[in-house]
Order: sequence, then structure tokens, then C-alpha cells
Amino acid sequence: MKIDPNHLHMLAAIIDSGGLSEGAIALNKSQPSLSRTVAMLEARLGSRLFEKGKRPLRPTELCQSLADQGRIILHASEAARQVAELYSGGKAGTARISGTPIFMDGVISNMIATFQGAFPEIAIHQTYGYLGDLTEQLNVGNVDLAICPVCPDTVPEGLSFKPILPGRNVIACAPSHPLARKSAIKLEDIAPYPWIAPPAGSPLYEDLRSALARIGIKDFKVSFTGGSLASIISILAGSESLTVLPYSVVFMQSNTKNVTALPVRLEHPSRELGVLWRDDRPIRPAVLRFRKYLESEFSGLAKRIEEKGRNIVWRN
Amino acid sequence: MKIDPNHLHMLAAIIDSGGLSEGAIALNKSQPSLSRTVAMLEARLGSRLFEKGKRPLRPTELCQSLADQGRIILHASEAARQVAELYSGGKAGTARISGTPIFMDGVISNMIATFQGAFPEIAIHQTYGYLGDLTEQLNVGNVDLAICPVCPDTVPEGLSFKPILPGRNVIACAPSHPLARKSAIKLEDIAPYPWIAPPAGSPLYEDLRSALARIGIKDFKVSFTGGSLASIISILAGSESLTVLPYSVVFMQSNTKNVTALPVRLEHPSRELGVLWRDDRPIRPAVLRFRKYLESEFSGLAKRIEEKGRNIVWRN
DNA sequence: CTATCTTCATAACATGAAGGTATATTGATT
DNA sequence: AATCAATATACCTTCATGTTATGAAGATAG
Repeated sequence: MKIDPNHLHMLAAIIDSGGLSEGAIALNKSQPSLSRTVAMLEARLGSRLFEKGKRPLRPTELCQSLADQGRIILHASEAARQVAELYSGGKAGTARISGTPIFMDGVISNMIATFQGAFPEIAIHQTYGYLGDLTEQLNVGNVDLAICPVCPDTVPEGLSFKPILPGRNVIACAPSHPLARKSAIKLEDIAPYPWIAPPAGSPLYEDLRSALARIGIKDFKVSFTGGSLASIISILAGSESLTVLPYSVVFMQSNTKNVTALPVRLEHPSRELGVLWRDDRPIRPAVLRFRKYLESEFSGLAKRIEEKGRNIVWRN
Repeated sequence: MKIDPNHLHMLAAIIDSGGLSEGAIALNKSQPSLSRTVAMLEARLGSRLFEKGKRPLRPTELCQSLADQGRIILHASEAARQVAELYSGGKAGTARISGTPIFMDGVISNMIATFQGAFPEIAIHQTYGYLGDLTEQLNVGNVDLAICPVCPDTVPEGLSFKPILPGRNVIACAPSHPLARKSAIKLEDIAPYPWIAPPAGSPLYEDLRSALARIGIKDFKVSFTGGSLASIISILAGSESLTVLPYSVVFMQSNTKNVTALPVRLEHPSRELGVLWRDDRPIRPAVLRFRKYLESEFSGLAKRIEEKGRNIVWRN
């Protein structure tokens, strides 16, 4: 004999509020409705649920046991309501994001931290990839948002793109680096130092190669490669190596005084750091909220970067 | 926005069985029914529950969360069903019993032990009392069954009575007692020994007094009084005291060799040990089962007592 | 003990949520 | 492209549940 969860919930409400009438009020129903349901249950169970002819309604032992389950059900139902509400409001859920490693580590991770401070019920699943993978992952549906530098003219078919920062790259080194103190750097100055190469296949790597080629350096010395941002920064700090990083990443590190940018303008294809997503499929509220958050954070960040950049003379 | 527990349960069933059609089978409903409910929920929640246009039906994150609650609800509902079933079958619940202390301790406690071995979900609440209290407690409704010696002609108004054993009392002593070895005991032999008096107010006490008076002993020496069965048996074992006990209590102790009965017939009002209850109010299944159990156990016990009793010559 | 108050039970009716069957639609598969 | 299997839709039906009105019964106070 199956018992309707709603009925169990009703029993709990009746007991907890101390009577049919009170229970009816608590449940927003009429008293006869409860009365009838109780009678029906008693008939089906073959046992009384409330002692007969007792006016302060006294629940039977069986009724107590059933009401216990009813309370569990009530609780679960309430939890579901809450989940649904949070979810719809974009305050709970999951956002699956993916992006270029250096930028995710160097900039986005900070924002995720503050975001999760505000919305602890939103889980972020992060992966790494470059434009090709990202497009694929978005199309397949494994990822909700991709964050990477994109040439605005060549946004992949079927994706929306929202730029968040200019994708300018710079030459980075430790603040203690000999070049860091020079006010005017000539390109020849750069030549002697070893390089930390960004992951092969990344735009950064291409930029490093082409920039150096432009200076005339074809065979540059790569002292380290394959590491993620954390390794790169450690190695920069402990050596005289140079590397190429998005300026925003260097900027975010500025308070830790681990990395600095050389005031040299690197020529590279114009790109915008931005967010990619598929607009043709429904965007979950939590994802939308995260995207909006990124956009607003970055508009602030872009302003701060802009202000600081004005004081620097970038040479070619 | 309140969510119907049944709907949550449905989501769980759909996910767990892997599709609408399978879920429908699991829930004993038609596929369109589930389809429609899901659609309705999606409309009300404002979010999809299953990804659109994916044929192996893929539940949304939200749907998973809701289904989690649905499983909790399913579980609670199932538990309720089980409780109700056990209860109705008299395999779960509570029986509140009360009875005369010596008999409860000496005979009933054993039976409760085996009973609870068979029906661990039935809780027994035991209290003590004599006929007056017991009647009162039964009438008030604090107790479901009373067990005590009753003169069958004077069953209190409004109570049913079922005899389970002849209420015969005997003089009891330690097996090491000087009288225990005598094959023929004269009443004068008894006079010198001190007595352990059963609780004042108990029928046993009355029986002791009147039996001794009949022998001619008016002033008997009471060496101990007020104790429950455990104390009485200890003291009997360590002294030459005598006492009066229901023969069934002595019989139940026979395997421990702590107590023996003197082959002397005690004159006392004819009583039957039995079970009292109010038949005008509904008997809970667990109580009924316990009562039936008592009756069947006692019919076996009565037979064993009878057999053993035949070998003994009871003198007056 | 009676009068009165409160609370529960019952009756009669209304309605809508949910179920069923038949069938169209749409991903998946070959 | 054709076929298959699973889901969505349309339409009808029914029964659980809700409502209001009212009767019955336990509790309470004078």
C-alpha cells in the first residue's frame, strides 16, 4: 500500500500545529479537507491515526511514525523549492568555463575567487584550451563559456563573442632584472637573455616567435618551456629570463612584485580577450550571472590598466 | 513556488530508469503522463529539466538537484509504507503492559524476552500495579494490558479477562532449606522459620497471612519485606526464610535451582492469573499480537506445570 | 447539570490535476 | 533516405481534493 507523500506531510502539519483547524491554516486548506483525508487514511491503513473521541487531538503511535516521515518529506520539498529558486535566480548551479591557461590562471582565477565569495552555491568547473579546442567544446556542449584572445574579425561561426580586454602582450621579467631598471630599452639589449617559452601552440608562443623575428632574432634561447603560470613566475623571479605574457596578467601580479613588464611594444595580430559562448542554446542562469560578472569586473580592470598604462612610454 | 513531492519523486524515477518510457513503467503510469508533467514543471520553473533535443534524455543540473530530493522523498515514503505495514500486521508498535510485580518479574519478563526476539520492532512499556491500579490504568488508557490474578467472578466492570494460568500460591524456600528435604511436612514444622513478606497490599501478602492464621500462627516473624522478586530470591537462597510465591514463579526458577516449593497446599481464594483489557476500545495490532503470544506461551507453560505437578503429593 | 463554546465530522457540490488512448513529431541509426 | 524508437501533443475522463454549509460531540464554565 503506497502512501502519498502529501498525506504524510499533512499528518506532520496536523500534529505540529496541534489540531485539524490549526493544521488547515498552516497548510492553507480548509479543515474539512484535512478531516476527510485523515479519515480516508485511517480507513486504508486499518488503524486509527488519532485517538477517537479525544478533543485535544491525540495522535496515535502509528501517526507519529508516519508524521516523522512527513517531516522528512516536508524538508526535502522545501530544499527543492530553495534549490529551484536559487537556480532560477542564477544564484546556484554550475558554470563550466574553459580558457587559455595563462590568462585563466593569471586573471580569471582571481575573479572566480571573489565571485564565489558572493555566490557560494555556484560551482565553477574550469578546464584549459586554446581557440580550436574551445570552439569544439562549446559546440559539443561540454563547456558553457570560453575565455580567450580572439581576432574580432574571425569569431568562429555560431559563437557569440564579447570582448573584455584588449589582448595586448608584453615582454615580462623579474623586477630585479637588469633590463627592468633601464628607462629606455633598445631591442639589442634584449637579445642576450634566455626565454621562457609559453606553451607551444598558444598564441603567446606565436607572438614571442614573430616578435623576436621582427627584431632580427631567429634563434632565441629557450631555457624553460611547458610550465603553467605559477612555474613561469617562479622561474622569472629567480633568473634573468624573459617571457611574453598578456599585459593584464602582469598587471594582476603587480601587487605581488613578482613580475614587471618591459616598456617595449610587441607587434602581434590585434586580438581581444573576450568571452565566447553559443547563443543558440539556453544559457543557464548561473552561467549568465557569471558572464555578467566577468564583464563588469573586466570593465573595471580595463579602466585601471588604462590609467596605469598612460604613465608608461611604450617603445617599438 | 511550492513543488509537489510527487513530482520530485517522478524526476528521480525518470533519471534513475533512464527515460520517460522506462520511468513510466517504473511508476506504473503512461509515458505521456510523465512527459506532460515534466513539461508543466519546466514551464513553472522557467528552466529546462532535460536538455532539449537530446534523445538519450539528459537531465539538467537543476533536474539532478531536484531528483536528489525526490529520492529522499521516495525513501521516506517507502519507510512510511513499511512502518504502516509492520504496524498493521502487529509487527511494530508499542504495547503498554502492567501487572503484579512478582509475576511480571518472575514469569512475564521471560516471555517478553523471547517475544522481542521474534518482534524486535515492538516496544514493551512495563509498569507494576495491583488489581485496583490496573483497572484504573486500563480505564484511563495508560495501559493496554494488565496481567494479574483475578477471582473470575469479580472481573471489574467493563474489562475483558482471559485466564492464562491457575493462580495457585505455594510456600517457597531455598533448595538447601531443612524443610526442602523432608518428604512429609507437618504444619508445625513450618512455624519456627522467619518469613519474607510479599509487598503489603498484594494478594500474596493476604494469602500468607490467612494461610498462617489457618494453621494457627497469628504472630509470624517477618524478617524481610518490601523487596521485589530479585531480592526475595537472593534472600531465600542465603537464609532459612520462607515465603509465598505463585507456583508458576517458582516453576520458572526451577532451572536455576534457587527456589523450591514445599509440597504443602495453601488455602486461598480461588484466583486465575490472566490478562485484562478493555474490549470496548480498539486494540492495536501489536498489543493484540502480544496478548496472543502470552496466551499461547502460557498454554504451553500450564501444560508443563501440570505434568510436573502430578508427581508431587500436595498435603494440606 | 446545563449552557455554551470550540473543534471535528459529514454532506453536497465544484474543479482541476493527472491519468489514459491515439497519434503526431523528432532524434537516432542503418 | 528510410526506418525505428522515444518523446510530445491532443483530447477525453475521472477522481482526488478543495469549498461551503451544517451537524455532532467533547470540553468548559457557571
